[in-house]
Amino acid sequence: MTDAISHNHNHHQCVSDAIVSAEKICDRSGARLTDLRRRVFELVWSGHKPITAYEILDLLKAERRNAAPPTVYRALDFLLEQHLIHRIESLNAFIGCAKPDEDHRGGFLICKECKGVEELRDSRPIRDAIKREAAESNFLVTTSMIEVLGVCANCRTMAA
Amino acid sequence: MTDAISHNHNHHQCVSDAIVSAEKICDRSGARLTDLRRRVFELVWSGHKPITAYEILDLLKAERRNAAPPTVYRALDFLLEQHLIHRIESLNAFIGCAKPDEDHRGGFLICKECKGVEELRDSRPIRDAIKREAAESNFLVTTSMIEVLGVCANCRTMAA
DNA sequence: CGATCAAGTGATATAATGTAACACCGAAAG
DNA sequence: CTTTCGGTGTTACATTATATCACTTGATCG
Repeated sequence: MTDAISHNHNHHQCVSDAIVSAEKICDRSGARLTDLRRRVFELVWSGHKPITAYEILDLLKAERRNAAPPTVYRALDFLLEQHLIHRIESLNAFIGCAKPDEDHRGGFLICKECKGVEELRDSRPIRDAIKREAAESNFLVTTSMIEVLGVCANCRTMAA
Repeated sequence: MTDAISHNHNHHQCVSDAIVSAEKICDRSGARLTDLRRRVFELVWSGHKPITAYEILDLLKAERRNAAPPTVYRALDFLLEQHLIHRIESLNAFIGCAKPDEDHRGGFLICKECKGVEELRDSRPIRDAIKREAAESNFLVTTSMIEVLGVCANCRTMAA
């Protein structure tokens, strides 16, 4: 348990839940969650911090000598398509999707102290506000990226 | 007039307005808008499309043989600090700030057809929604990035 | 069965984006 | 005048991401 968020839950359980959930989703859609893809998925889930493609690559190399950038990026692309992970644009990093069933692109709370990232529980009010503002410009919304930088609950407590 | 947005306004005027405004801001804050910085600012404003650092570099090289990546990035960093330009995270690109006086970080409407970017007229309702959602997690917001992908008014009209 | 076809992966190279570090210069402050 | 500091020049490098072609394997279909 090295990061703040991990104190509060059984991470091992949390990861295996994620894998079970991912398997269900791939079964349903006919997508192939191969060994490689599953392993990359696990590595993304190894913490609640975002992880970069090259960090994943380093971890993967310990197991597969021949891992290379495309190895990782292809797996990440697959996982993104299946909505099993998210990409955090402002960090060039990836994080497991907390609720792959729901159809929305999440919003993220990025803590600048501990570098942890939480997914917004409900981004619909924000998305609705975005739709309204976009409508003012007669702009048709496809997807929105919401990344919020600040200080998480844990780090605020620490500071106080 | 090559891009959709340019049809609707006098771009030359629009750029020179931006420069005048930038000069005022730098005067007031004591920041030095040097030749180089001003030139990079103009290049960012050369279109209403976002422009990447290396596109700026290529343009700059035509005028200054010795321009190098740091030349551009340093100028961009300065302009960002002065809130004279914005960085679009999802594009790794930069765009002139339409209202540098106001104290907020904007939200952006990115058209996937024409690649143009509009700044949201008023992002406060969205920011307020974000603050409310963040508060649910006891998260203290510093800044939020809002980047919306979709189809702009012009391109919707074209399509119809 | 055997041909073939597509998805997945291996392997190499390279492109695109961004930063570190040190040298130099010139204007402002003492 | 000289010291100092912000801005720039210059080189090298780090990080992030993609293109391309070869190979394998399991699915599909005549």
